[in-house]
Amino acid sequence: MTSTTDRDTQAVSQFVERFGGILADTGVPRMPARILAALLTTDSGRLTAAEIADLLQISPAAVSGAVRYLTTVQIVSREREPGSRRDVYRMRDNVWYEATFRKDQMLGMIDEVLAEGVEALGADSDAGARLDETREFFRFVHSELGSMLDRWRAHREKWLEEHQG
Amino acid sequence: MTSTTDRDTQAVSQFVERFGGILADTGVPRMPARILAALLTTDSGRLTAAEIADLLQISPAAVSGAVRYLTTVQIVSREREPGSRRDVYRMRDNVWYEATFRKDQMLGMIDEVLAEGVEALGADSDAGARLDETREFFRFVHSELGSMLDRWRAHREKWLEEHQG
DNA sequence: CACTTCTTTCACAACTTCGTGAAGCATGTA
DNA sequence: TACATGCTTCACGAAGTTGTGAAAGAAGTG
Repeated sequence: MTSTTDRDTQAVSQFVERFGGILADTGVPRMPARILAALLTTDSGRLTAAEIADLLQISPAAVSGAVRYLTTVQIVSREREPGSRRDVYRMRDNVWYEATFRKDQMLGMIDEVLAEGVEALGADSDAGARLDETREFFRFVHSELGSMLDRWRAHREKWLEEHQG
Repeated sequence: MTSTTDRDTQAVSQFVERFGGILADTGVPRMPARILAALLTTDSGRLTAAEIADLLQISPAAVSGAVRYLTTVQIVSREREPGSRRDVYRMRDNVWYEATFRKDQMLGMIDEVLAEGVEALGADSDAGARLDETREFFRFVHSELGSMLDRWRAHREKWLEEHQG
């Protein structure tokens, strides 16, 4: 496969910054977003802390904080090369699917709070009814996300076949 | 329907703050989130600027800024009572569905940037292939969102029947 | 054309967030 | 045990947001 030296470093860096920026706009903290984008551009999906610091021109401290975030939300896993003291960070497979579909917690909270709201307003009031419908909507979204993951897997299989073979 | 005075004001206020907080956590700016939550708790879905200021204990300036945001993103519309000088803000119907599904712009940007990334890395590299699959994923999500809206409409009809009649 | 009422604009202060440098800590090597 | 390497913690300063009060603006009324 293409080696690093073949790449248009400038263009890759530009991609990292642009895509990182978009991710940041969607709510991912800046540094983690940039690191994620950088990992995406590696063939192996792996990068050492030092490489990250160098690529993004950030301090070791910033790397430390950001990878902590990424590992906490399980987007990145930490590895250690045997015989080395360096940590290597690997982008976990299927980050996108998981990040997209793993909204359960948030949706659960929404459901809870909306239930309280219906209670407080009375299910027989207009406002209570609106809240109840809102609640049903989020429940619907929740259920859809589950089946969507299955559909994506199927779609992916097909796409890979058409695309590669 | 239930009048305002029947309500447990405390409980309603608590709901407003909780739900507003959740919305804020998902990226909606604080004040707009709280206002939206407050509008949800009204039977009419309408509130004057003064009522908002009073309910949420914020300055008229804050109301002004927040409703500007909400009207810009088309979650709220401004009305004027004939014979009054007060602006009334109405929550538009179907806010959730629209807010949830109207991600087209963002997904378009992602698609663009990922295409650049594939270009920069070379489609034949591992990294390029990963990016390409990522791109396909977001395209898939985009198409799903469209059909999901239809499914929601159908689901809603059914739910309303079972629920009310 | 003053007056009243409501909304908007603007400069500022409070608050948060973020990344850094420096120091500390853990772990491996001689 | 001393030393080297690399990660983490922490206090600080920079930067960006956010909401406020004050003043200006807009629009109806007498």
